Amino acid sequence: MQTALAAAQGCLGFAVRRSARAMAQYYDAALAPAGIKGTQFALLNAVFLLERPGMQSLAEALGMDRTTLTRNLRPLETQALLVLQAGADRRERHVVLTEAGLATLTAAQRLWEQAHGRLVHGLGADRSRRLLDDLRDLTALAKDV
Amino acid sequence: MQTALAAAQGCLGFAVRRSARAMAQYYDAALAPAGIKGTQFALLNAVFLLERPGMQSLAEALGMDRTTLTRNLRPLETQALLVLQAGADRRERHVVLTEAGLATLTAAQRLWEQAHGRLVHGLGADRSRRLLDDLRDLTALAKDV
DNA sequence: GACAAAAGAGTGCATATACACTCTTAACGT
DNA sequence: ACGTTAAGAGTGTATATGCACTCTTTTGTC
Repeated sequence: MQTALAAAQGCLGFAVRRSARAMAQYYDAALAPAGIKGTQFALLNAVFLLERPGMQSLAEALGMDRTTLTRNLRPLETQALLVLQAGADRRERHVVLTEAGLATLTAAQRLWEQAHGRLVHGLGADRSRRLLDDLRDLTALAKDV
Repeated sequence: MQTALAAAQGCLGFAVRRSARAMAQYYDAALAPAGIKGTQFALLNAVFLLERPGMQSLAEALGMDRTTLTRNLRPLETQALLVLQAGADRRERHVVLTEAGLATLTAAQRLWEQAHGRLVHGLGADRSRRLLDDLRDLTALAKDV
């Protein structure tokens, strides 16, 4: 199998990124009935859990660049799933879910659970947990060095 | 730590993608002296190993969409690190490294080894191998279902 | 209180990603 | 040989990603 190319050399970066492409397609397909993509689901979910977060803290929670977040919010704003509100400090912008956003999130959560379940079932619960741990440490390592 | 948000729910897709962002930044920085990015290194490396591959087989080897590959080749073509040649079958396009491309690849390989070594050292050799295995299976799972 | 420094956030540019669609050329069936 | 089908690859559009730079507002210093 040619797919083993760079993976044959054991490049963690390549392996993770290739897997990320597969994950994106997998979750995008699973969440399509809700009208959002995988990254957008993670975004809505974070906004819901953090309750009116600022851009900076939201970006950090998601582990993505602040400027990437700004642009990723755009299509969700267009769909009216969330709105940006100015804070008391007028430099700040807070992200708030709309009712439509909450409804979409709720629908997406059910779809996510099914999709997630299939992966965990296929990989095994222990191995899934272990993989999450390994990825967390790898990510931390890459940011340290 | 807020970073645990969606990861707290153990979403494999989110964890892999967040890790991919970190890997991209890590390897991009490490390879900067060679003038290329992480994805471009993987691409050059694959072209080198496959020897004059067609678009289809190269895309499959890298686990990325055929149309993504077309565009990812563009900046490397501009830098004259590779060229596209028509095949005997004139529908086909073969990718070939230039001398400059080979030189860049060689330089990048040394930088990659150092960067890779730091990650493997930090994570441990056994755990690194295990992580690669887990990612391979996860990727296969996502493509199956 | 005025001015410099710092914090919060957006833009310009470039790459990465892939689906739907189109174009060109080869293979095939009669 | 001709027309249909299939194969190989590129484009249009949209999202994802982040660095360098800029803009606005607040904080801090005197």
